[in-house]
Amino acid sequence: MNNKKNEKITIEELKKILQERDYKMTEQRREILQIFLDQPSEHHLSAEDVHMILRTNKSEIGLATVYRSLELLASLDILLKIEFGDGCSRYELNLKPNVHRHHHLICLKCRKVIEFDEDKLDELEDEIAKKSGFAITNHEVKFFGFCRECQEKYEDS
Amino acid sequence: MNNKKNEKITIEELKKILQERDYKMTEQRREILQIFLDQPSEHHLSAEDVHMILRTNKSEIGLATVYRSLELLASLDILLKIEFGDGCSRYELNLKPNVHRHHHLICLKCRKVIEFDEDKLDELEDEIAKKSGFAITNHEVKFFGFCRECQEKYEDS
DNA sequence: ATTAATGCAAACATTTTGCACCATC
DNA sequence: GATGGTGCAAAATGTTTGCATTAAT
Repeated sequence: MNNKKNEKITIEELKKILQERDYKMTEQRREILQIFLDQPSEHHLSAEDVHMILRTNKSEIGLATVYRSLELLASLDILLKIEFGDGCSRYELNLKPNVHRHHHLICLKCRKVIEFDEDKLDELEDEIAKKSGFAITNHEVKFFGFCRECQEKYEDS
Repeated sequence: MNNKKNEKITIEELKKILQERDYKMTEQRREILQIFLDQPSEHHLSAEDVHMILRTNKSEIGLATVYRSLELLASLDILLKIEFGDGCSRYELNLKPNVHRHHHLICLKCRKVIEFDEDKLDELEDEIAKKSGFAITNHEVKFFGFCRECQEKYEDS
């Protein structure tokens, strides 16, 4: 596979992935996927976010359909489901389905989320797998703190 | 997993922590704290779990009070709030409030959660803090996979 | 034509809140 | 006695589901 760095997957390729598993590429799924393709990758959209974007796009897709689509796309590893502790599940495009490197830096004040790519956990993962007998398939790392802007706000007050 | 008995914090000490911040040590908070003191540290209790344990202890504390207490205790760093993606927040005693080392290994089949103490993330944390300007206060690492038992079940089928 | 997907509303689960009463300091 | 804290029920949230209708293959 010639996987260039930031080459985005196309709707046609996504359609193929769906059909391989006997799912249909519907207009609704197409529109939802297009939203993720159009977003900067560091955006993490909730079902409600997606629904709102659809509405501003004059699209009348039901919220239940949004939930069902997001869950399906996550089960196919097209989207990644993430929890940031803000009360709802969020999703982002899974750009590198074969590599599990996925870090987030979450500001505890303004809830901003920043992504990171570095990964130094393979060694730790191996160690833990050996000790526990687990077959580890993925890991998730979150750093919590206060972003530069919120630190400044604290200093002012 | 090894359940080493660290010197556990006492109710008296917890009372002091509450009073330092002008919170009262009520009978309800005492009972809820006692549950966490009595649990092996690798148990992660939801509000519903705590409420059920109270009921079996013939205690009639309202569920809203349980929620309010857990949130308060987490805000005081007495408890840690964790999300495992099972639809509810879970809490555990924060044994080492000054050290943020907190790993979980989650079985994607049976939802078993195992704890780990090792930490190799300080270096990565420093690096990320420098690059991002964040003041990092904590981090959270989760490994997902299949535990030994569930792997065996897969092999059988 | 078959089968899955959608839309809607209703159900559900978890958590939060308003308010009168009660307990702790 | 003042100030929080509790209990209850009601509401708010986020998500799922049943079912008739619609659309993709």
